[in-house]
Amino acid sequence: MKIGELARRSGLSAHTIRYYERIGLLPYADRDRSRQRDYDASILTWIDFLGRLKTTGMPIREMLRYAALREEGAGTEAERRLLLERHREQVRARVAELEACLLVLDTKIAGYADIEKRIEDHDAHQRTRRNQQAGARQAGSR
Amino acid sequence: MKIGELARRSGLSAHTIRYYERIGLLPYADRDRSRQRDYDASILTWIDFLGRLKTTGMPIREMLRYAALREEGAGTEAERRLLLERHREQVRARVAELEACLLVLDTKIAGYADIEKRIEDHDAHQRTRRNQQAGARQAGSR
DNA sequence: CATTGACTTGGAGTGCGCTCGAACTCGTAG
DNA sequence: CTACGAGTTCGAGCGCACTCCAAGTCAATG
Repeated sequence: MKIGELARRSGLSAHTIRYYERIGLLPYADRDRSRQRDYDASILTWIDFLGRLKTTGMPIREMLRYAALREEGAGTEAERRLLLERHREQVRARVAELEACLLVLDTKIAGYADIEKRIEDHDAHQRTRRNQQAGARQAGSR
Repeated sequence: MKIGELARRSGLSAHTIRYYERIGLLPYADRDRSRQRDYDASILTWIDFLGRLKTTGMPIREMLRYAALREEGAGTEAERRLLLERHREQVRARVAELEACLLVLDTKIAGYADIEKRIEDHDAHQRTRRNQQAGARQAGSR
């Protein structure tokens, strides 16, 4: 698979794939006879996992640490696990934080809904009064 | 309250407070006779809410829109509410996304735990074999 | 009256994560 | 043979959200 296809299938741009290789997030890719990168489908699994780390806010610095341990291979499992466990805690904390903010947002939105309702009620009241006055005029004119 | 105290109480740096005022996130602060900013405690509520928006990933661009509507005052409630409702949806989506990633992390971590357990078992087995061999040698030497 | 420390402004610099452009090389189709 | 499309490298540029610096002002204190 060449870089264009990998780009389409991974959702990253070719630019980004080269950038990730440059900084070491993606392993140096094998080249074909004309020095073009030639990827194995298995890279997609790794890119997908990197995407999870990114989505959950892991900085590239730390992804690099993980990628380096992975390149080192067997014997680094305990450290990789520790890294992920720590990250998981941060993600959990982030979720809790977002949920707290959601409550604040709910309250704020409810506040605006109240204001809008009061304005509607006020307008309806105004209309009622005008109608009553119009009715009174009609009644008087009879 | 001067900028230093506000910085301490809000958790923002004085630099950031000035920056926020410059870009319009914070209203232009009244100055005392020596042109120093003099804040009312009520600004803390606003800064706190801005913090919530920031924490939930709202870009400054959009906070500025909200801040501008707020400055405009009455009559902009419906639009402010809409803005917050849309943002709330994005935050909810983000929480869902993070939770999906947490499941992936859990799986990955469990995978490493398995590998480590297998290694331990293997080591324990090795030790047992060595002990058995040692026992056999002892028995044979009798 | 000199020093200190907290403030002022305008503008430059930083770190992150890409993103893009220029100039070039290939392999294939017409 | 040439034109194309997709790839290559290297380095510059960008958007975001700060963060910091230099040079100056001011009020209070020793």
